[in-house]
Amino acid sequence: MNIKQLLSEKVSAAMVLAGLPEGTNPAVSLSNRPNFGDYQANGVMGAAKKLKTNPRELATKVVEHLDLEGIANNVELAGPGFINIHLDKAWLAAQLAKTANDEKLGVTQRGATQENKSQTVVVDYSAPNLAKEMHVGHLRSTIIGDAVVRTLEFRGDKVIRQNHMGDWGTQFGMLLAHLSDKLNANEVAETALSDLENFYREAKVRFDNEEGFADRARDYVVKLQGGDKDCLVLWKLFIDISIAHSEDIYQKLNVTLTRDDIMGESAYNSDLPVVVDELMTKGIAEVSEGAKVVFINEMANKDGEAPVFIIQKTGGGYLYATTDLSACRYRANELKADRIIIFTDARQGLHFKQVEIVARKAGLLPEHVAYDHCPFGMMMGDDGKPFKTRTGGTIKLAELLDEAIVRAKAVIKEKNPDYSEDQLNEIATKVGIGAVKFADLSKNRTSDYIFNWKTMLSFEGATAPYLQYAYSRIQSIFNKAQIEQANFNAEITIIEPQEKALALKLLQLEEVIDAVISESMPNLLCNYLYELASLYMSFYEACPILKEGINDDIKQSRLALCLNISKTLKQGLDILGIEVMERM
RNA sequence: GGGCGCGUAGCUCAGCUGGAUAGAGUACCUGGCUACGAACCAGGCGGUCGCAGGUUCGACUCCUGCCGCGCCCA
Repeated sequence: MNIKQLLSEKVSAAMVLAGLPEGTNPAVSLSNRPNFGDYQANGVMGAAKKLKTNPRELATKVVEHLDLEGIANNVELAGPGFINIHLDKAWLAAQLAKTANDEKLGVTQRGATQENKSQTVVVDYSAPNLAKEMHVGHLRSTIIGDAVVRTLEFRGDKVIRQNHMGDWGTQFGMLLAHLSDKLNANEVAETALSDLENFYREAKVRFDNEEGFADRARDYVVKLQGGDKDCLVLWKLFIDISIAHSEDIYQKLNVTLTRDDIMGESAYNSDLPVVVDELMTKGIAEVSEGAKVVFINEMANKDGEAPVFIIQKTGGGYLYATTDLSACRYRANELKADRIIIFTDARQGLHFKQVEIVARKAGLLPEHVAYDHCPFGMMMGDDGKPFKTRTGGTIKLAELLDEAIVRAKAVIKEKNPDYSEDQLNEIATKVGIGAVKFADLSKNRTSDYIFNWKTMLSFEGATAPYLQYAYSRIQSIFNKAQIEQANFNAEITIIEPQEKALALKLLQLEEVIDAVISESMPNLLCNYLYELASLYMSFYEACPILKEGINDDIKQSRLALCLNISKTLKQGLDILGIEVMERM
């Protein structure tokens, strides 16, 4: 069900009948004011400008031809040519009834029809550096990516997750040398690597200060790249333990990534020389100062100087650029992607722009495959300055999540002193993790954002607990009424304005889902769910359900509305990777 | 120096292909629990949308030039 789409079609048809050319944009959007109706069509004014006619007269003609019989109970012309559409309550109720028993809540599935094909979408997200522990800077990519993945799957697309982990590179020489020494001193690998941050710091200190250690580290790099067996065993050990750290985080974060989704940088190693050869053969790359490079003429400046894109260094080493080119081909050819989405921070914008240009030119990425680099801003400290990843001050993701749970537990305990320790822990986990995720997911800005414990872990206002609370309240009502939700069904009659607002909001889920997919912006879903919950809270105050003296038909109708809201909240939050609970 | 992004209420942020009186949360103030759960609700306060031009019936939105901040490339 997509009301906006339906109305757009209706208005378009009326525009054609009124003499406007096919394809004129009806510009249907939500009305921003109740007395302007539920939706408004603003396309007439733009069309009138092009035709140099009177917009008001043209709008009158369009309204005459506009057939919204049964859908709208009032269509009015306002201002210079706005068409305000007031939807009919009975029609809204009828649409809701259709979605009542649909597990997809009335959201039409891609792939269901010929013209509505499902896509294969490769989503590259999270991608932590395995040399270190995940820190707060990894939060955005991980949870935004996961939310988009779940949205795509909900809509019926085929998603292939790709965790492009940083499991290769020169820093591993230093780490392996250090690990080797620890093992020789009879330390157990798991113990030695229990704190990766510490381990990295130790190795770095030795690298900078200890006589001969840097040379050994470089030696390890050479051996590793040369495929030395003992060295690879050591590397594998390190990687495995580091991945386990990430898995803990994913589980705690309720993120769907698993080991099977890992396609680290190292996976492309054998293909890198092939890619370079191919670019050389095709004449796209050339040798410049000993390195193999691509001059990107498409991005040349005013003086005709093209940026240099290095794919192989003078010494023969490869770079991120080479790996990312190889990944393009793998995803397009092997994974058969229709669309590739990459979630990284905004600093890599230029890099991915260049990768795309080169990959397209080299035929590694066919035209029909969409390549979307979706950037987001950096995490800043309270002082507005960026977090420094190397010089300390970094907050480990694991610590942030634990802190969130501890804080949530304190709040829950205060409000519900009777919960057992187990109940407390379970609820605190859902509330705390949900709060952290929602605080981040609800922000759209691609610019930097300020990290603040207080706002991140706030449980009041537009937060995850608010949505979870709304859900729990509904469960509470059904429990009190002793009604099984699974088999409950009743006719919805819309009477109060709060009920109409809720019905309308519920029917807009598909519009929101589609917007999340096309823009890769889960914050749109966050806004939607908050608005839904907020409308529910108002409804809750204004429209009693179980109180004495409530007519039974009205009671049943309101319960049916509650059930619909409950399902939508649960499903919507699930897409965001946030859990709900019966009681909180 | 070149490129990208950002400047909206005290603070954190929304604002959809240009639309009608720029919206939330928070903070602050006023009301509401012997009540279907007050992690809530109702209301109030708070804005020259960085500045200046331009495009037009209409600009937070598009264009140009400045100012400030951040990042990337050299």
